[in-house]
Amino acid sequence: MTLTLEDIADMCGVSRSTVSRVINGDLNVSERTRQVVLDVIQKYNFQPNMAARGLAKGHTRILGLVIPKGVQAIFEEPFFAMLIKGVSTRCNALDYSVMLWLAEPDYERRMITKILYNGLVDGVIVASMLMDDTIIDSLQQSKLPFMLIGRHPAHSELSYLDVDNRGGAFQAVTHLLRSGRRRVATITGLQNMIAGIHRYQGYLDALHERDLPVIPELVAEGDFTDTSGYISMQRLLPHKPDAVFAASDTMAMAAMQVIQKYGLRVPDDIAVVGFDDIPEASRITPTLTTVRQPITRIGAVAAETLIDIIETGSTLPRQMVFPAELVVRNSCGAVNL
Amino acid sequence: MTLTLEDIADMCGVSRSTVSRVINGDLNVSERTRQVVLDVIQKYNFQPNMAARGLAKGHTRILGLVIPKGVQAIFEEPFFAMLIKGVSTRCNALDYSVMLWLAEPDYERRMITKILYNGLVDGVIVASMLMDDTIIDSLQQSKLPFMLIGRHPAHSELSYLDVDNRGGAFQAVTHLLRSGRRRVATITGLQNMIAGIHRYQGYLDALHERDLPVIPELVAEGDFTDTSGYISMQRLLPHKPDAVFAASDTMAMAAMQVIQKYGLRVPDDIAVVGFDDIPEASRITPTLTTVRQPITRIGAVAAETLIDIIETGSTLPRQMVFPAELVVRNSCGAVNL
DNA sequence: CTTCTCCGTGGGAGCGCTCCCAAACATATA
DNA sequence: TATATGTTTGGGAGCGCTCCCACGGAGAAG
Repeated sequence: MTLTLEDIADMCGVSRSTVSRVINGDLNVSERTRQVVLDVIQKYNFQPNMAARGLAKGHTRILGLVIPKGVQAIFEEPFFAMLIKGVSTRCNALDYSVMLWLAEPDYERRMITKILYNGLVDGVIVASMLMDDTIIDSLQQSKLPFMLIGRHPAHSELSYLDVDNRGGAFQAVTHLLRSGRRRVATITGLQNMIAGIHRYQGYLDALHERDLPVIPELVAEGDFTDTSGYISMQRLLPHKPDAVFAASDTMAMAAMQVIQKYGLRVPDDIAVVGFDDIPEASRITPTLTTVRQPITRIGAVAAETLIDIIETGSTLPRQMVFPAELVVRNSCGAVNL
Repeated sequence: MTLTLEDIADMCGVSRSTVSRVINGDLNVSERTRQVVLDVIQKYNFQPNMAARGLAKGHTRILGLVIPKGVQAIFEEPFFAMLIKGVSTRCNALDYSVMLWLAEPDYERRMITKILYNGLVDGVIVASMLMDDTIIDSLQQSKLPFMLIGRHPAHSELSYLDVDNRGGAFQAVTHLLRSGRRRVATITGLQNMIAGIHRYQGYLDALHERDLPVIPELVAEGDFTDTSGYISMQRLLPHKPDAVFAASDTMAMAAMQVIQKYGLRVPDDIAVVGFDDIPEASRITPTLTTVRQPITRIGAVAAETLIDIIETGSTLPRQMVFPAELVVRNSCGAVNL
């Protein structure tokens, strides 16, 4: 049987209230008593029961992290691992625990309800980038504090953290343009994900800034995956691009394969730039120029901001956009610019 | 304010006991009453408070998943993402939730104590492959049910799930040998991780089976990472291997880079085989022959077995070893064998 | 018509904690 | 000495649920 507060109290010859006080750092305890209690707690490795505490206090110091499974494709990439790492590390540092839910699309609605109303978590971080996500609605109805990773297009009044996908793409394409490329193609990401949309807009921005026309044949719609990178690049090739900006490294790498298969060289014939900076980007030949996002940091800030919202009870939305950084390597053919 | 059992009871004109009964599927409720209660629950989206239930029942239907941060290097690889996915999916299907802890090395001890004694979780899955892990000891002292991913060398009486690393490595090296390679080198993994040790033993097994000598110059100790793959391969090259078995795909890919940098060809001059089957293994050129482990499945089985242990209260250890599968691609130069 | 079951239901007790009020004691002030 | 003030401590109530015992009524058996 595991010990209770009362057991410890008996051993110390004090009341459970006093033990509770020393555990919770209440100042109104004499130094002598505190020491006695602390020793016994130490000795028996006592930990107060979380369920009981949660019930009595009305909060649990647990954060929910919800990752929609719909975005399965991304699961192979380090995105979620890094996000989880960021959230978890910061939570632990602030003495919170994290509850993880990979929301299955079909059960999603039922599951979300369960999460939101059973009082298990004090707040939720939702890593959803889908446009049509119903989670948001449920979230708003419940009064649980929550934080979105990736802004939601229709709800600018919510708290979110996001990467400047548009700015990152803009930088990438601008870099290509400044190094003299004139027929810059793009392989876009899914256009029902904010990230996909924004990266495409960054591409457009860069062209517009230099008054260059958007050539429809040089735009191929992908979905972030390997396969779509292959197909898109094959579709692009006949239109003689001299550079390609892909909305994910995975697609960029697939594109490079296609280019090389057709006897062309990267970057000499066609420059390639990706997005994400996955680990292999720096390992392949030629190394891939890409746009890096501070995902772990975003996870950490999400956790810390949500905890602040919970503890201060503040209701005004927190919004932050993190800069994306262009990492210039060899695949763009313009290291020093 | 969120609703309580009693509120629902009032609305239905019954007692809280009756509401509790219908929620918990007790048979002793008349069909009429059940319907009334069910309707009200539905209407208000009522969910019983988990903390209260946990306190009253003595268990929480929450599983802990502990991943030591010490094995940071692996975090870039899909291993943990897939493990998490497997665990999470199966847990959710069985109506359990999962609590995730990335155990920081320094706080590890304190944190583990907290997890084990605060009654938050009904059991723990520990993804630890380190030899000298103190977690195991703490785990045994507490009486919490737990499950290890990766067997522990010193504690064969515990419950664990593991991949047949040794057999997988054996298959890989044997394949190389059967295709006529005679100077098969290896880049090992960390020798304080079970997986690293077993994969190296598999290499030795394959040589022994054919009465081939172990040539010390053809064995380089790596640590699973990119960098160590580079260094090791450079060290190996002067000793003229005609094949390399690397204990991770990441190292295998680094080795291929080195080989190519020195003007040699894969697989013609040197065949390469990796371990893990990370996504990029099938994307690089030449595609990488490697050993695949069913990680997601292992996560799922771990969850389901642990839940069974919890619910049956059974105390005898459950142990399972999953086969690793050789995936033959181009880097070994022997697709059809 | 009475007695015995059995089914459906209500309510008390208790899970282990926190919070609050009051008691007990010590110290300072009139 | 009497009163006010402050510090330390104890114990009751309550968080929202489950579990168990007991009670009333319907039907079966005597």
